[in-house]
Amino acid sequence: MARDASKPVLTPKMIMDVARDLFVKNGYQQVSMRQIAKELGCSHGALYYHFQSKAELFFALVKEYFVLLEQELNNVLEKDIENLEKLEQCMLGYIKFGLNHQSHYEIMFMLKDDEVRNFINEQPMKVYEKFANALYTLSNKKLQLKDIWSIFISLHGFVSHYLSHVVSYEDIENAAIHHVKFLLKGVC
Amino acid sequence: MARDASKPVLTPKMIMDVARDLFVKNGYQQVSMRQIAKELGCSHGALYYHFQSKAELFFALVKEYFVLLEQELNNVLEKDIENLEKLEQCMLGYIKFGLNHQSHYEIMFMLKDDEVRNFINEQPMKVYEKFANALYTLSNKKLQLKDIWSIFISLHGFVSHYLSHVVSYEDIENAAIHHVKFLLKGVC
DNA sequence: TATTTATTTAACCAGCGGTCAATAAAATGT
DNA sequence: ACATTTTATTGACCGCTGGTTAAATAAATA
Repeated sequence: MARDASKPVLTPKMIMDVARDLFVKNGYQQVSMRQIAKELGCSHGALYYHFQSKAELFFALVKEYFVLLEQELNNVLEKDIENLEKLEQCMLGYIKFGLNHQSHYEIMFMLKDDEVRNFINEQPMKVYEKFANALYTLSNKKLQLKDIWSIFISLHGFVSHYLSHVVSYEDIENAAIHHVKFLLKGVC
Repeated sequence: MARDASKPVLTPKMIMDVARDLFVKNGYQQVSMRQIAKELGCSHGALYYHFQSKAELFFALVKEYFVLLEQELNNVLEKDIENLEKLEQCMLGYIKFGLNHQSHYEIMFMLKDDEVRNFINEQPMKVYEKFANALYTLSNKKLQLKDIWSIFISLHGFVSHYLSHVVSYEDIENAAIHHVKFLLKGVC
């Protein structure tokens, strides 16, 4: 036997959609190519036609997410509102991204696996730098770099706590707003 | 062949001591029963005489760690220092615990896995309540509950960010101290 | 000496990442 | 319409790791 015409043709996108879910639910090491294949209803060999290795498949996913987050940050920065509000919205936007793309967020910032880290590399830091830059400018340089780092980590804490405990950003919007205001209380 | 009288008898404690080290260094998934046995100089089969499974051995350790965290909090609370400093040390102590017992922290507060969660139960919330209570009292009731929650989440953010990026608490002590001071800036 | 306790050894089994020849379906050429 | 080529897919296989178990056996105990 070989191809079965009753099933849709396997595409990289289909594989990535399934892999994304599994990696997020179980982590990189705990997901096997065989599991992914099973979920897709195809053989694991087929995956190797579309991706050279498990690592390559994983990396393809991670790249997507970083682009998406950068876009969302840009959206806020281009808005025509006051700086202080923009600042708040940057922070809220980070939480919103995290909780509305939970699967993405976990892979980008929370998976600890060594092999995975080598792939992801300096990308989280690039996000941070963009974020830090925005905050620094928007605060009229009143925010110190150290404080920005504390803010970033604290936003990460919020997201990572509510991950999987909550369906979407809207569920905890009030808590998020309070958290952001709390973080800005002493500094602006 | 069977027992070798020149070696000390294997005890649960000996196993746990070695397992603890390995789990801390490499994480749950990355440690095998065979590794633990090798380190102990015994056969891997012997471990199953003392523990039913790898999971049981691990959970025995995790339980210890909830006790340990509570003890460390108590240690701070019993110190003879000013309330504000005590407050800071509670927060610092939390970070310290997290980074000096990284793989356990992950299990205690970060793993979403259902099987694990059932074992761990409501213990993280108990920790939080104790923590919240301490902060509330130490601040002379100036800290609001919502703010305490933001602080807790922000400390968690710090720990979870540096997890596996760092060998021990000492590596980032300065950043930790700054973070704590930052969080208290607006409220005390 | 007989029994209980602790330990070793070897095997079992399931799963992994990855490879590859075989093959069926689809696309293409004629 | 048919033949050929290309593309996509399968499933068997390799070497390996690792949790778990059962039989054998040594040491301690009574």
